[in-house]
Amino acid sequence: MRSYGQFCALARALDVVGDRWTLLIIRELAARPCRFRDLAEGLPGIATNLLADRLRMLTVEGVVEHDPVGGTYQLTQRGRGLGGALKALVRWGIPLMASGQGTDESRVHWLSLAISAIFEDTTAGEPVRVQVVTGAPEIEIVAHQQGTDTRIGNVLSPHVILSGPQELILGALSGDISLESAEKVGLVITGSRVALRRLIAARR
Amino acid sequence: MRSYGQFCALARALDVVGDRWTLLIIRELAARPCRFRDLAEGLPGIATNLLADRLRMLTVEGVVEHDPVGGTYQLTQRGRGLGGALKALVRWGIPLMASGQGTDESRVHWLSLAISAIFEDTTAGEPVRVQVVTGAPEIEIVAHQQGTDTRIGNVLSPHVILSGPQELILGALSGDISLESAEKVGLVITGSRVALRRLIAARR
DNA sequence: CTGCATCCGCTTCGATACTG
DNA sequence: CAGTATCGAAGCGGATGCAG
Repeated sequence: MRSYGQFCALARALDVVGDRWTLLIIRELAARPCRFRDLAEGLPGIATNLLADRLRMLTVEGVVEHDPVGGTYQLTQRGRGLGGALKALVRWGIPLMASGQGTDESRVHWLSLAISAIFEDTTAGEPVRVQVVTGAPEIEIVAHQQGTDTRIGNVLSPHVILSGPQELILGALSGDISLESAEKVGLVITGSRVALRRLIAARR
Repeated sequence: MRSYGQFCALARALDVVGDRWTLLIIRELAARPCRFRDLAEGLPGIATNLLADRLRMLTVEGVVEHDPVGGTYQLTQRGRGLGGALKALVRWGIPLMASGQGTDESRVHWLSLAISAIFEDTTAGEPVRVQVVTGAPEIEIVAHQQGTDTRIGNVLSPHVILSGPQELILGALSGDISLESAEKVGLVITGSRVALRRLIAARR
């Protein structure tokens, strides 16, 4: 991409990460170190030459580094600094999921990212453990006094299990739709609704 | 831009605001309502057809609305929701300003945006008033107990006046370079260094 | 088989000229 | 002033090739 030629922090940031696909590559690497094929798998639709180009540019810019031993790419410290911008964009994008999946591709770790953005900085005096089921693998949400952890895996003895279409799970967790209306159109809640409501109410 | 075809909040957000120029248009509108030529003036290098295309798309997406009376474009509520993502990207981009302006274009309100991102959520028990001078118009920073206001204008009786190259002002205010080294290469500090240090230390 | 590079048709961008 | 029209250049997407 050509530089915008503007002496502006936003324009300079976009000179580095504003290209098509670039922030999605960073999304993948924010979840875990990846090999080239992991990235290609997590970025359905990208041309492999473009992926190689972007990785080269991000490496030059100090956002990504390549580990020659494991053959993986990972974010540098500077790259991890994009986490806040990533989360903010994810939060803004969540309402855009409400229209449903359609023919779009789907990955569990994308859903996990969205949930973790919803519950960023959320604390709960009484711990809440939630299991989210949308096909394997599953996602666990654990809210406690220090914060909320969202990860792929099976939580031990969850207070509540959510299953159903992703847009309903996200809509309910983000507070955009009520539990009642979500359940009417396909959300299944198993276990303690009280715990679930506490989690949703604690969100900030 | 083609959709990424991914059922992911980030990808859906980028389907809307990930095109080239789009976030820069939102940057302009975040500062003030703009007429078409204001936007063109604040987006040096954009082709007018592209600007028209983007405004149309952003209007359809509910991010921007056109006021037929004043002939201005402005952000909708939904568009203002991008403020957090914008600020996060600006913060990340500030170190990229350190290399200096070169042949890039410059606008005072871009600098003001960067400064406001630096002092987002910064509070000061004892108020601090700072004037930034990099050619007219000037920027005022006022930190107080409730937060910090950054705007274009002249502050009344500032505790300290900063002038010099933008990258030094930003480097000093963001804490990336010390006041001493900034002064050695061209930053001019007039007034109370103590007040300035208090402001910089209060930054979060 | 992984990790790219090359090629090519197509879309988007950039610059400028033009119009209501 | 506020865009639209046009056209060459650059970037993207998809298929394929090929080296380690």
